Amino acid sequence: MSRMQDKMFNCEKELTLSVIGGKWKMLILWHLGKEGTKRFGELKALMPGITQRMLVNQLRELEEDLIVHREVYPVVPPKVEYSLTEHGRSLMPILEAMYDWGKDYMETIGLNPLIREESAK
Amino acid sequence: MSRMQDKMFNCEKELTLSVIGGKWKMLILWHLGKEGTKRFGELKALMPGITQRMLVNQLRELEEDLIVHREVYPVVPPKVEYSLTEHGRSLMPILEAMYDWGKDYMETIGLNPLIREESAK
DNA sequence: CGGTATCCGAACCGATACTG
DNA sequence: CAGTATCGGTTCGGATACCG
Repeated sequence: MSRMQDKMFNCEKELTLSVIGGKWKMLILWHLGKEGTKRFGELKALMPGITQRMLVNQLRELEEDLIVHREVYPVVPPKVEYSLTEHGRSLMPILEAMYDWGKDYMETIGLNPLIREESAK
Repeated sequence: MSRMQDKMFNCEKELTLSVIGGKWKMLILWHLGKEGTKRFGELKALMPGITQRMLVNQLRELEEDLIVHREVYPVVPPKVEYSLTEHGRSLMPILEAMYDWGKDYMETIGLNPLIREESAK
């Protein structure tokens, strides 16, 4: 059933990391969490640089982990909408905390911000 | 100076992830945060399964990111102690949140806990 | 005791082409 | 529009041996 079934974790934190840790997952969750339901193409447009392959891939994993809900409308041309599940929504405080920490870290370290897209808080 | 200088991030969250996202980093931070300063060998003993190579590697990156402080005592045999910096300590609330979320997720999903080591909360 | 150095397989991920 | 399929490069991380 789950992606997680064959993995080994040293601690529950690592389970959480394995849910949100994919290359584009946090960004996907952020958009769905802040702006609500999105179509596949809308998500793609919101994430410059992502390939179709990776977007599908990351969404499928999030769906399998019960973080994202996928709603397929039987129309032509196809229409598919993605939204956060209750589990997904419960991740948002962690993402917020990571956003805040990263922002503060960048400032105090004096790191040159190579941020491509400034996600609206 | 920083590991981060040549990386590209879409959002500050990804910077945070890149600091804590290494295979063993959260576990290292957890031990240093909960139990305080540790010697290299103590850390190794606390993490069954980690290789010397990986422990050194992860500690070096955390040190470069100013998350962990490395104190070398000029004695024979060598003695090296690791501890959290202020930046490192400020990560603990995030790790706690990830621990709690993972624990709850595991329970509600009914995931078979393949947790190797139950870190004391 | 606390490291380095080297090798190598596995996983990750980007580019590209094709499809119902 | 929303995918799949295939290929190949890069990175990650485990095993092992050696060192001051």
